[in-house]
Amino acid sequence: MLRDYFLNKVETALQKAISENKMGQMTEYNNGMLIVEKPKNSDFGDFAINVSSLARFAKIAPPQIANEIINHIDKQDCQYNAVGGFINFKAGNDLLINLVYEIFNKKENFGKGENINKEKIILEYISANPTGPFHIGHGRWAAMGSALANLLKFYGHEVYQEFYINDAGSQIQKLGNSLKIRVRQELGENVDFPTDETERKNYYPGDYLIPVAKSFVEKYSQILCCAQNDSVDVVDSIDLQTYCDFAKEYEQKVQRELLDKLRVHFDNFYSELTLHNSGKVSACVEELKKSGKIYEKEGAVWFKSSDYGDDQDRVIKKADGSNTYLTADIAYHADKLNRGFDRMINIWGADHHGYVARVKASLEALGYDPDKLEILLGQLVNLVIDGNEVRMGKRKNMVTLDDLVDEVGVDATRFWMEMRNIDTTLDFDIELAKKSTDENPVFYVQYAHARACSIIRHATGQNIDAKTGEQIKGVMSVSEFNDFIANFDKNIMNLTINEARKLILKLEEFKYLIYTSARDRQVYTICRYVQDLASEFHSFYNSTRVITDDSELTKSRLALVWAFKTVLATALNILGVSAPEKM
RNA sequence: GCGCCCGUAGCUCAGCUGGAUAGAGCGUUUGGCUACGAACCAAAAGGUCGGGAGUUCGAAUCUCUUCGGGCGUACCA
Repeated sequence: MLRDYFLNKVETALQKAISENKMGQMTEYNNGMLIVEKPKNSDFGDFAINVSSLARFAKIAPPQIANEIINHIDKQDCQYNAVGGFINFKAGNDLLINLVYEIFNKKENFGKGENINKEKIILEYISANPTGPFHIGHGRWAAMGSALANLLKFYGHEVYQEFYINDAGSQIQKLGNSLKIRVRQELGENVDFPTDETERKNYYPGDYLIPVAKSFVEKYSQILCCAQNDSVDVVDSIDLQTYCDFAKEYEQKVQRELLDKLRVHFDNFYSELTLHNSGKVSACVEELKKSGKIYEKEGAVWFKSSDYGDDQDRVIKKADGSNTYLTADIAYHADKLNRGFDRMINIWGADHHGYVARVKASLEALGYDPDKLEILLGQLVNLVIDGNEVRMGKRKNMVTLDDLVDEVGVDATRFWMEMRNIDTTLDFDIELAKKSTDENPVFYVQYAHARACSIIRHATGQNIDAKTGEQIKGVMSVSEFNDFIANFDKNIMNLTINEARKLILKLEEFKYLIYTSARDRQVYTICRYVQDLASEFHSFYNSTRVITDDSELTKSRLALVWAFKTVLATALNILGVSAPEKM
């Protein structure tokens, strides 16, 4: 990376200056003391290092340190200058040309991590109850999670994506009972959900179970056919479990179809129920007992999680003998490690933050390293309609994720869900996301890609003149262009390097972006990058004509256009947003 | 009460391992299409970085405190 190149130059020079006793009282330099940054003002240079931090070791004024270091740098064709305590660096043309060459060599692999410490990661996200359609909040985890998986894979890790299905527990009974009411309605009975607030909480009164009921009645028509006249209640003649299973299966199918549409692909859907049935949960409780951190109180079994930093102890087994949700979760996380993963990354909504301490505590008690579990807590999503926030909790105002995708499309949904730091509450403005104008960053970025493709089409004679309807004559054939890309000669870049500096530097930044984003588990940074990159391209396009009468000059600029669209497409691919050739 | 997240331009947000005049997009204003996509570009205006105190040569960034907003604080999942 260019910043490493620069840092290395400065560090080498500094070592040299120290060995020549030019650094005052400073006798040694340790890596990490200097940090490369981007100058606030790009007129200063491409990168900068602030050497002020060395002043307290050297007992020399920062400007003097900077000057001394510069004197010892092997500058080659790059520019170095000192302003105050800053050493500013401007890359020389050869470096930039080599960078373009690197993109041509690596193509869609440009930016991948090199010599990385590869980890086998299990990434768990969404993990919704199979009791209803996804709401908008789930969309944030879906988009972010899959983009993070793409990012970590691209960087070089091995990533296994898993969805934990909460298909055990009381909410499933709730679901079955709710379906039963919908089935009765379907059969013409005059029944409805309780109106009493507390009783109503035992049901899912949303409309979404109506089609499920229709489908259920169809499937069990033989049993349900004579509902009206029979004294025996046919609805009750089918056991609750059948209703539960039917609704559960149905909702899972609905969820998975939407995930496909959103380009979210899991390697595995892990059922909580199978975890219980396999005996892993009870085995885990036994294992916990061995830690000595288990005790009984008021008829329940407690885990002394407060010994590991949790604010209070937690119930593992209720007085009625059943396990809590936490117990299954402990077993689940232990199981992940037993399956051989080096690292577990979970994306959880901020409403689950209280869970972090107890799950980590349990891992520690079981003898695992709790640091292997990384939990990314995401703040929730607010829907904005006509400038007003719509609270997500209220059922009547619930907008499902499916509705949203239909409304704004997959690309816009994904991009808007990914573009904000996970720590901030996301305001999702439907009207804005729908707009196909410059208010919408998705289109801005995609437009740049389409434009670049169009230029290449134009150059290779594939565009049609809108007025005459005839094919526009290109400057080279498609096969000549492909040949040019395949056998790229970097020397040609000399012709256009001066106009392209900023664009090339932005392309170079992609490597560092991938490195930092993967390290910090962030994807919003990629959204920002893609906008910056598109902006540099548009700017380049407006100031520099690509297709000219000079065929060599044209080629050198076309090479840059190709490099740009390749890197942009790679970045969009990580985000799971399409890179259209036309729009 | 306690815990976590947030408070930066009219709006939505970057910047937070302390460092050069606090940045971007949108919105507003002004310019730019008889050549490759104007869904674009160039430029301008716009800020007590919620308030206060502290640490430091230097604080949007670290510490404390205070005020706002969100979330959580179950033998529910």
